Amino acid sequence: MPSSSSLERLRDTNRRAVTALLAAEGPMSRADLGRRTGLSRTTVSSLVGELLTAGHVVETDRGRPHKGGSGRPPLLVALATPAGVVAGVDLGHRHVRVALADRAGVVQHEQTAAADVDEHGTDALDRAADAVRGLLAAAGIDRDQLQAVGMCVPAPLDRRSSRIRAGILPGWRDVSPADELRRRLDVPVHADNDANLGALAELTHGAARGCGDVVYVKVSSGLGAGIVLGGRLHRGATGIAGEIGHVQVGEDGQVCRCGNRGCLETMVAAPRLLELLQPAYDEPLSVERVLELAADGDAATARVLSDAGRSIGRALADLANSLNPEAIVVGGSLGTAAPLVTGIRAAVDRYAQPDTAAAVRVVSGELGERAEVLGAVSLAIGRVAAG
Amino acid sequence: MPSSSSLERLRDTNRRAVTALLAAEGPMSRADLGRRTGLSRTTVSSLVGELLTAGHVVETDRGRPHKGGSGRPPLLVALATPAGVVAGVDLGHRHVRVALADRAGVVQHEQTAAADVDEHGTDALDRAADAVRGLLAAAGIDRDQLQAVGMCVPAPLDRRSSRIRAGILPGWRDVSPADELRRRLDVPVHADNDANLGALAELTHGAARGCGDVVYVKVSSGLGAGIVLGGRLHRGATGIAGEIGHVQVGEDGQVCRCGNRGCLETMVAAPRLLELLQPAYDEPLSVERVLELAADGDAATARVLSDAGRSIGRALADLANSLNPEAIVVGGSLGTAAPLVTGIRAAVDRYAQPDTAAAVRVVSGELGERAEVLGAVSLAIGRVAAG
DNA sequence: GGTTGTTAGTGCGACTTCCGGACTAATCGG
DNA sequence: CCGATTAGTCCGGAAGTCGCACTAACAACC
Repeated sequence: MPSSSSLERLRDTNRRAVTALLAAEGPMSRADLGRRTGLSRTTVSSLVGELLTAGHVVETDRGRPHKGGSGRPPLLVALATPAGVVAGVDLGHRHVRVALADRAGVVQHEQTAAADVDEHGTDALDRAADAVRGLLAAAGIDRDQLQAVGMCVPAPLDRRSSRIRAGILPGWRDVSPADELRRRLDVPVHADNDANLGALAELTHGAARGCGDVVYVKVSSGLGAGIVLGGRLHRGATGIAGEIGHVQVGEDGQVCRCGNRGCLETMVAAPRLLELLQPAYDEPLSVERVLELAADGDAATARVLSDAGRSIGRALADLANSLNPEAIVVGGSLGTAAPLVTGIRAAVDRYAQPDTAAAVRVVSGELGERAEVLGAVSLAIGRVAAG
Repeated sequence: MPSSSSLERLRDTNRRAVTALLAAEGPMSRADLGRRTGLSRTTVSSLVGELLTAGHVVETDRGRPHKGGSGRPPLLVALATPAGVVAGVDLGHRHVRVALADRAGVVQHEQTAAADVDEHGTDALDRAADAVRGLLAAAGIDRDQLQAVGMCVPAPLDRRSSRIRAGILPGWRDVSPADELRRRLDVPVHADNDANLGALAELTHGAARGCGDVVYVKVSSGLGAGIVLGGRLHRGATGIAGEIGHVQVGEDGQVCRCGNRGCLETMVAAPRLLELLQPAYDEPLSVERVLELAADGDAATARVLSDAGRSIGRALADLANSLNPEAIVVGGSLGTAAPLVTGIRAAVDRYAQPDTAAAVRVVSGELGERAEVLGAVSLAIGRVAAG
């Protein structure tokens, strides 16, 4: 009895090819599977038979009677929605958002709560764990159906230690958020930062669908970028790529939480913009109110957002010159503000090489404040699928 | 008779595994090949047999009698150096350098000639074709032994049209250098720009061996970067990634050949540095002389080079923040100037995030002015190997 | 309604590939 | 000179794939 046969590996490869194709393109007939994989109908039939008895695929009713005109209608075979669910957890600076999704990535339940995430790391993780358990209970899903959790943290993670870099979030020093949450929920937990997961979400579900090289920039209480190259997230040698917020744009600017002075983030992130606008208004401003004002065409708001966009766009122009991306997707709470995006576009056109500027789309993200939690779900699904 | 069987592909895969292992680790016994690939000795024997009759591998004499102590001595099998040669062509702004290498990448013959490449594109290509033919003749190698040519051009190439972007090199408007040289030599010609090929050379033979994420910056008459991510050159959506020289560092600086003002390139590339230094010296300065002065510890030279390094380093710090690379390799004619590299290191430490700065090595390239032509050779070999 | 044409899915025999075990080859130590 | 050890080869069996032939299910057309 051959043990680790290469032939078995071949069979396995072909099985994977079939399931991958079904995952990528949805239900399909055996004949189509054969054509697209290059395998013979016989082989596909045999593979599908195995997958069928193993319960990995199901035969849906014969879709449409035929394709071209005549002929026997195919029996469509579809990927069986795997049992179990995954959770996405988005730890923002001031909120905890949790989503429950089936393994096809369709979000079934979602919930947001306010929390002081920055200050009390372990408290926030307690809340997140409670929220996941609560959502499971509310949905009537047994706890052991939970297969994996993806988590979004508002700070860069070291690739090796998976810890948050000391210093940037005081309440998180030397904490590994993934390990902590894993301890609380007893399932695999995978963590990444907000910009990376926002990029992942826009790449799989949003404005960057189908793109290969994309820069996602998140503009909210901080400023960060998620960089997608060749269709995959670029995390860098130690996992801290994308720190676009700490480009220094003035020698003697405000002191930043990173320790430097004059970081871009101190000049364009939400707190600074509110600070700039507040004196001109009687009412207390919030990010939501600013977005309303911008939508109504308020001149001061437009000016401030546009200026911020230009500053960000200048940094993105340099990055675009280096990376030559297809698209820049603007996310975060301010990502939908038109003057901001217009400002970025203008600065990219002004400062990037003409050919580079011409090649790059600049668009708002399509997923809004749900981007991070959807990215966390995608992360969890990706890791479950990878085994 | 089965035609395009998956089994044949499996066989092929295993064949490749064997040759790849031999390429990576040198001569080896069949038994070792089996252990390292996970295939059985029987299968390896059969594969080696095929490769032997096909001439892709050779049996070297039995290396050392045995390994541990006793036992039959193995027959070492080694990759046969494939027949044929490849050429690398480096078109610089003022020179044409040509190298001939065997298919293992060992350069056998090399030659440099002065030429006004910028002004007369087709003339330079004529010269390059002549040089390749001349080298072949001098080495007594038949013309049809030439399998492919890699070419380095001193300007970005559009990925689709493979043409040089109009404007930056006046004598090259709408010319596809690869097509032109292919016409002259009647072999496949692959072209890329100088920074990309320098990066490729340092990656395969030089200071960046074994690295995954590297930024190679070329400092000579211009300023450009070759970006390696995940061990592969990143060319961007339209193939013009790496344009680090046209980061704008001053609103009202000199007018640049790209049409903007204040590009980094106008402030740190060789012509500007010579211009800055010349007034302080009686002799006419050249890049070579400046390197001598720097090596001798001349204060003014060190200052100018160090300042240039700081300017470049500042731009690289921003890029490093975004990409989090393992290494920055400084190449080009000025890449070996110690004050320049020190200046870059200082600016990276100053302007990049501390963790990013700590993760990145900043080193001179090891290949000097031969980097581009070696990269061109690597490009040619890579394309021949890929079929 | 029957016939023809087209496409889908499934057995069957043949071919390819791989593996394990048996066998031969070559060398070392005693 | 003989066991011990490792390398390489030969052979039979198992796994996997393919082409071909055959049945199944439909449409279109007479």
